[in-house]
Formats: sequence, C-alpha cells, structure tokens
Amino acid sequence: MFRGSDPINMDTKGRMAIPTRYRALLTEACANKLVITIDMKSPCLTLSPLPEWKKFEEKVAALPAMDELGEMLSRFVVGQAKDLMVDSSGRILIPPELRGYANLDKKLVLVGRTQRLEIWSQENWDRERDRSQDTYRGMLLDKENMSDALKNLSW
Amino acid sequence: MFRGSDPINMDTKGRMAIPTRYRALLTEACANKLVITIDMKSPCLTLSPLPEWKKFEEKVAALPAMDELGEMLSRFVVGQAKDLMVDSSGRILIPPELRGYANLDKKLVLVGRTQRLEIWSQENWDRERDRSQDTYRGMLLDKENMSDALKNLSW
DNA sequence: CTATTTGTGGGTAAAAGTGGCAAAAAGTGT
DNA sequence: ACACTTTTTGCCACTTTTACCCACAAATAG
Repeated sequence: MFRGSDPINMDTKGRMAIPTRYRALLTEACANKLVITIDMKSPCLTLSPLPEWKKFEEKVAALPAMDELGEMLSRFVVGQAKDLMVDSSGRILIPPELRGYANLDKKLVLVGRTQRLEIWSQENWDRERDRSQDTYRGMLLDKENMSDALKNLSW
Repeated sequence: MFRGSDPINMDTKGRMAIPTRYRALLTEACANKLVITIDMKSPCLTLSPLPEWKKFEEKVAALPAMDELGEMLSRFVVGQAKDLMVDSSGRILIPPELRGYANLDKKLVLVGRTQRLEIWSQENWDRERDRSQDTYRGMLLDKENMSDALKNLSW
C-alpha cells in the first residue's frame, strides 16, 4: 500500500499535497477520509485511512480499563486524533494543534509504512534516521536481543 | 535467479543499466517492476522484483507494534523503499535520496543474491569484501559459534 | 571488416508540486 | 439583523522535475 518517503512543502496555510501515486488509492480505500494523530513513540504524526484507523481504535478500546499504559494511549493518541479529508486539489490541512508535537514547519517528509503514513519535519526525520543507523546496525547483528518474530524473518 | 557481480557505470542522471542476461527474466518475473531500498546491515542498496518485495513487506507489517527493532526496520527500510521500472533502454533510475546511503558515485557493482540484487559502490564493495575475507575465514573454521543451520549446510 | 547488439548521453514533452489569489464561509461586534 | 473582519477553501498558473524517446558510441560476434 504505502511505501517510500517524499519530501513535501507545507504551504503557509498548513496544507500539504499528497503524492499523486497515492491519490487513486486513497479515493477507493477510504473515499479520501483520513485520520491524523500523534505517534506516541516518535516525534511525528501518523496518517491513516479511516477503515485502518477504526481497527486500531477498537483494539485500544478493548484493552482492560486498568491497563495504565493503554489508558494513556487512548487518552493522548485517540484523544488527539482528527478526521480530515483530501481536498479537491489532493491536499490535506494539517491541524494547527498537532503541528507543534512533530515540530512541523515548511519542509516535511511523508513516510510510507504499509498500512499508514507518517509525517515528519525534515529535521526530525534526518536526525532520527542518522541516529538509528548507528544504533540499530549493531542490534541487528546481535541475535541475543532479537525477538523471535524478527529472527524468523528471512531476508 | 540472480548470481554473480557486474561492474556498471552510473550515468550523470543517476541511471544504471541492468545486465542483459537479467532483462528477459525481469520482464516475466515482475513486468519490470522493482523495489529499491537500503540494506540496514550494510552500506548498500537492495533491488527486488515487486512480488518478492511484497512478501517481505507483509511479514514486516505483521510484526508486533511494540517490537522496537521491527518498528525501526519498517520505518527505515519500508519507509525508504521506492518503486521503479526498467526503462525502454533497460535502465533504472537510482533515487537521489538513496545514493548517499550507499556512497554511490560513478562506479557501481551489482551483486546477485538469488532472489534479489545488491547495489554497491565500487569502493564499499572492495573494502567490505577484503575486510570480510579476513574476519569470516576464521569464523567459518570455528564450529562453536556457528548456527545449526549453517553447520548442517551440505556442500 | 562489417553488422548487430549493448551501453551512454542528452533533449523535449508531459506531469507533478508549489504558491498565490480570489471567492466563499464563518465569526464578531455594533 | 446587518455589515465588516478574518479565516478557510477552491482554483489557477508558474516552475521544476521526471520520464520518455531518439541518436550516437562502443563493443562483440559473425
């Protein structure tokens, strides 16, 4: 579904053009209805087609009420989610109240994550990418601390 | 499927000719649709026929969201993947944003890895090859630290 | 040595992204 | 309730990038 990263300029109104290769896909997958919210683990936003989002929301709602971390997830991730639509020119308006969380200014990077998209500021993305390359190359070579799921991923 | 290494020149526009012996193969295996991305473990790029890539992408998408290493893999490997097609002259355009990762300049080496291909800069390839020959010869003689799968490899 | 195939380079046309403008809508105050 | 201000949204035009195509050069095979 979604893959790859695209550098995109946010205009002065806070709008961002969706790359053309995704346009048709979005129209049929979700009638251009998307949900945007914060990513709790990283300084970026996530953008999902409405049906995908709903699956996530239901899973979170099903967590036990006493699961403190789940409660947190619900409050701040679901709680800050916003519905939005792709406009007639293929753009979305990024809610002002979410821009600060991901330090968005003019230069953005849209990252494809299979079922969803991530929106990064250019600076955050570059920093995170560079940092991870060093950190995780070592970890990938170290079988001890690797999950079974990942170990069995033949590639 | 793919085997052997070929020295290839990248032209000034960042295009690279696919060796002729692979042309027919690519046409029927994937209608010339390929996916290119970074190799997280080594300073090179990997090039896969689209169907092969999809298998990998699905496996990664199925990893638990809380698997930190898997998350990283998805973000930076899937997130930096790019679809591309072999052009009418049998060439592919290597995305500018990926060239830096593998230090690509004019002289490249295309390495066949059965189901996929690797793209190296001449310098990285030579360095890695020389370094690995020293490092791994010893390890191949040392049964202690060898995985069972490798120990049982009949050859 | 010639002919065919493979590799390389560049020019051009089409498409995508970006920014600005204007119209409409919403909000505010008198 | 009306008029004025402010924000939002849709549209259009310009600029940049990408991809497609064609022509030439090099190499290989007959």
